[in-house]
Parts: sequence; C-alpha cells; structure tokens
Amino acid sequence: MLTIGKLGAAAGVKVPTIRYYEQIGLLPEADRSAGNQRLYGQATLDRLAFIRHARDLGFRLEAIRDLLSLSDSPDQSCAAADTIARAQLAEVESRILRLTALKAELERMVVQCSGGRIANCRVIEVLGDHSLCATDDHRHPETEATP
Amino acid sequence: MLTIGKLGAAAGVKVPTIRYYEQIGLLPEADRSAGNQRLYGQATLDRLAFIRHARDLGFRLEAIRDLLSLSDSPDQSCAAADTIARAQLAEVESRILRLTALKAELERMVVQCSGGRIANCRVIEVLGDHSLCATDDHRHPETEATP
DNA sequence: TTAATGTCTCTAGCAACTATAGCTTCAAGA
DNA sequence: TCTTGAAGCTATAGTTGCTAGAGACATTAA
Repeated sequence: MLTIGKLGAAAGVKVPTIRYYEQIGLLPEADRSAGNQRLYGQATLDRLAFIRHARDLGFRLEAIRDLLSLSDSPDQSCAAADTIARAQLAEVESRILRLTALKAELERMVVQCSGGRIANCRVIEVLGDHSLCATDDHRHPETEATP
Repeated sequence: MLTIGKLGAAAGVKVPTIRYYEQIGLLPEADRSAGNQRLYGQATLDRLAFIRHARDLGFRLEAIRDLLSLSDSPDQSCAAADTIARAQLAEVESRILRLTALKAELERMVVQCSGGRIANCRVIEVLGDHSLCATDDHRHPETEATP
C-alpha cells in the first residue's frame, strides 16, 4: 500500500491535487491507516495515472470523469470515448490555428519595434489600434477555452 | 460622454468586465452622472480598446498593466514593451509546440480506435498507459498556463 | 405615467488547482 | 526510549479573468 506522498511521486501528481481529486469524486475515498492516513493500492495508482495523462493531453476533468466511467464498464461500445477524443482533437486544432495567427501578429509587432521611444513603439501602437493588424483572426476569444 | 453600456459596445467588452477592470485598477475610476452612473470619454475608450486587443493577443492582465503604464510615459525607451511582447511571443510559440504534440497523440488515438468494445479501446488504453505514447512532449504541464 | 431597459452595488461562482495554518502521525537516529 | 524532522491531516482562502445573480435606483420611449 502507498501513502499519499508515494502515490503522488509514482503518478507525477502533487499531494494536494490527489486530495482535491478525491474531494471532487474523481478518485474514490481512500482507505485509512490506524492513524487516519490515506492508503492506496495499484488500482488507484492506475486511475491516477490515467487522469494525469489525460490532463497532460488537455482533457478537462469533466471529460476525464466521463472517460473514467466508460472505462469502468468495459463491455460498452467505445463510440463515446472516441467522440470525446475527437472533440478534444477538434479543440486542440482550433487552438493551434488561433495561436498561429497570434504568433504571426506578435512577430510582426516585435520585428517592427524600432527600439526607440514608447511614443513610436510599434508594440504599443498596434495594441492600441486593431486596424493595424494583418489579420482579424485573434478577435474571437471565445474559442480560447482553457484546456 | 458614453455610459458604460455604450462604452462596452464600442470597445467590444462586456459591461461587468469594464467594472471589473475599474475594480482592479486597470481603468481609472469613472466620472459619475448626477444619478451615479459611470460616464466615459474618448480616453477611456482608447484605453479599453488597448486592453481588449492585448487580451485578444493573449497578454495577461498584469502584462497589460505594465504596457499601459509604459504607454503613459511616451518618452521612455520602448525596450520594456518589446521585452513583454517577446515574452508573450515565446509563450505562444511554446504553447503551439505543445499543442502540436498533443494533436499528433490524439490523432493516433482516434485513428486506432477500432470501434469495438471499451475493453479493447485504444483511447482508454493509451490514456491509461503513457508508455504507449509516441512522444513525451505533453509531460510538461507547467507550460500550459491559462491564457 | 408607465413600462422597459439600463445601471448600481454586492456577493458568489467557474476551472483546476495551490498555499497557508495549525495540528497529528510516522520513521529513523542517538 | 526519546527526539526530531518529514510527511500527513483538515479546513480555509487565494489564484486568473471574468460571469451570473439579487435587489434597488436611473433613464428613456411611448
């Protein structure tokens, strides 16, 4: 059995995060030692590694919750899991597109900065006047959802 | 003079957001009408448009605060503004790199989904076992700061 | 005049943690 | 066995950048 610290080290997750996951029901309530400390077995380590990996891939906790409940019932069709992954892929793709447009705009700003005074600074100028931008692509903040 | 609603419409910013910006000191305290409603002039509209545009480009409010104070002193060197913009550019570039790695991984996942049962589903399997991943690039969540 | 809309303040909520305070438990060395 | 330091416990509050709601007041159009 692992203590919470060992579990965290094994899965690459910080201790308060594990307690947080338990609190929101992503991990089951842990068994306790005689001294009230949490103890974990391999099953929780696997589950936590799953969560950690999915978080790394940008899945939201709600999506992970769904994926976990799917994996808890292995006889079902995997269409739902596939759907979640495809939605995630689409979101990642759209974020890449947006960020690429931002990058181009920032590069333009930075390259054109003369290194002189603020009054002539291209960075400040472009930020103050959107019409100086090459594209409008970054005018859609609603697509910039947090991962 | 503009009411807060007109200002918001003109700058493309929601009304509560304007009040929030005032609250955290990004916008100065507004003049008030006889009936205690906020009134704004062109200067605030410009400032708000600046903020909006910088937010669209992914700058954090703290960076915007710095940029605004820079733009308030037009005789200074613009090196600081340049530095902020370059930092932003670097962050955007690193996010693109990370997202591109994620995209590859997610594509692999969905391509390999056989459409069968969960028990054999690659989506679940890959998420449960990081060693099945093609890359380790998504193991750096500290670069995934919220925009 | 009345109704509809806009604005006011204040508080609470969101995601996904992270940090702090003040306590208890555990493991290892002297 | 005692002691010390690390690790664990709970509970609460803070983070970022807003957004939503309640209940009251102001303004404007018909």
